[in-house]
Amino acid sequence: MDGCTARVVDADRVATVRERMPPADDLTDTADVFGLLSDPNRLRLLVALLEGELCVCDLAAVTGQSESAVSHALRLLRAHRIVAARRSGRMAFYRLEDPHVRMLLDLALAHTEHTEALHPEREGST
Amino acid sequence: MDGCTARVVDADRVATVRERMPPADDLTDTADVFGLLSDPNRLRLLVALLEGELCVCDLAAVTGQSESAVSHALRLLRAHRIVAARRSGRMAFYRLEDPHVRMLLDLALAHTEHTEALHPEREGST
DNA sequence: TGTACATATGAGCAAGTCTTCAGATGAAGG
DNA sequence: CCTTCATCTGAAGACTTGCTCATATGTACA
Repeated sequence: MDGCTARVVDADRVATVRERMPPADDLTDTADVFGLLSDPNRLRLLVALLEGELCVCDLAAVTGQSESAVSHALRLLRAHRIVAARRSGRMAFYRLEDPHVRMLLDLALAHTEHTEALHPEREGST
Repeated sequence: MDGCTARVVDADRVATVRERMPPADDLTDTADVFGLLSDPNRLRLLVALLEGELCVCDLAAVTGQSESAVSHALRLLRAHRIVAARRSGRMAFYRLEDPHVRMLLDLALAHTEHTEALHPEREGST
């Protein structure tokens, strides 16, 4: 579980920080959740669901994606228990199930609104 | 800016949700931030920096990555102003610069700790 | 000036991701 | 039973990512 890859400057800090580092599983899990939020289309889907449930075709209309793409995305989100489906006849109504993700979305969106003017960085470059 | 891809069930809801949807730029931006947090190694790096600044080689030691990989990752994070470097001689000390990201990390980690036993989902399936 | 060291960078490759297309599933209604 | 409709699924292709290896930059110090 160790393996000092290279030399170290502040060995104590390194040891301390390593101890406090969450277990690998937790980190993987967390990274995974962030990954699910990292696609604009999936994000749009989840934002749409913040207000309440919607069926697949309405989600497609709201987010401007094909129904197939939406279905694929929802399947992924469903597998991670981030959304849940309610079936009514041949339609499927999806809702945001994960309160944790809801918080992350709220926090993130709140900040984006405030940061509008503060993002002069246009990617790339040094 | 429209383009009703398919039929719609609840036209009013669709219209309302569409209006409340944040602008595409904001969503892209937000998805981008989540994307930066979606890699376990980058996440490890940022978690390590929650406690204070560290130099590149110590970050490599803490996170178990090669110094080159760390440098590449830091460059990305730097380009998005999520971390910042302080140079001292030939060493570079990085710190977490973005308070918004810090909040997201805190929130996410707090929840992962509480959810340890609640994640029986092992991906894939269905 | 020349060597040693810490970090930065670029090219290239192996994996992973997202979308589309075609077809499957299963409910509703005649 | 047969058709229609909403959704789901699988496979394939274009694109994106993150790593490693080799090399560049630039500081420190003899």
